[in-house]
Amino acid sequence: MTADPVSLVFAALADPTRRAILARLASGEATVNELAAPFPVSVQAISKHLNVLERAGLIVRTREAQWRRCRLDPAPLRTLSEWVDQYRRLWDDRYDTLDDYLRDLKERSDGTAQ
Amino acid sequence: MTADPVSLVFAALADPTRRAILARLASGEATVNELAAPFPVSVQAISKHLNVLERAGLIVRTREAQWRRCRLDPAPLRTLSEWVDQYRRLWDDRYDTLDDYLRDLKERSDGTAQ
DNA sequence: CCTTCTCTCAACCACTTGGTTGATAAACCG
DNA sequence: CGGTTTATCAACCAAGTGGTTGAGAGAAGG
Repeated sequence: MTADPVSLVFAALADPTRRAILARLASGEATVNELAAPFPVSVQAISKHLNVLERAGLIVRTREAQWRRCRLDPAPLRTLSEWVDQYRRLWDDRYDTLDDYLRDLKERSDGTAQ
Repeated sequence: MTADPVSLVFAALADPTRRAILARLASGEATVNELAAPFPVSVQAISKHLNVLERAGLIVRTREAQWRRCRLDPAPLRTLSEWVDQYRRLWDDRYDTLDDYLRDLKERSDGTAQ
């Protein structure tokens, strides 16, 4: 799956089950069983989905006793937001002039290595 | 690949070649051969990538004579940006209070069916 | 100790993906 | 008309994906 980080994040999000898991985790930590409960698939399938999310850096898993708690890590989403916003001038009406666009680009690039 | 539109867009972006094609198209229309030139793969492979981008709604293709010009359609990127921003409160420091967050949620939801 | 609960590992399966090569269609050009 | 350019279609292949079932490891608890 072309191991570059951005591709990993996009690929991880290209599945409704995984996006639903993230939505659930946005409101707090959860165990694997808790995450699997709403879905009509096996716990093993959910475990695989969690592997994908973990490889993409979107969640972190901590073990306590026999439970593995999952927590959402929004850092990759921030990176993604910045990637998408590269194209913002193509649709957004907030850029009235090229100057506005260039000024904003400069602001965004301050300490933000692509 | 689970035909829902959001998944289609994420999946289309989960490939560095396709993202490079979009970056090229951000600076203007291009034909298939022009798009294929920088890549070490066949023109047919690029044609397949363009099919994926078209199904995701990220490009539109118009035919003139023997050329098919490709143009970027940023609308799905806007949708994506809104999707990602659902999680913005989890990382961004611009939300100082819950009130700020809720007020912003209300603004975003005006005419923005999820 | 034995059972139960939680979770992962391993093997397997159908399907998709990203690439190839070869053939074909369509339009221009001499 | 004959050849060249542009792009797609079709068949194929290796590798990956999302699901299954079955087995097993670790910790809690009667």
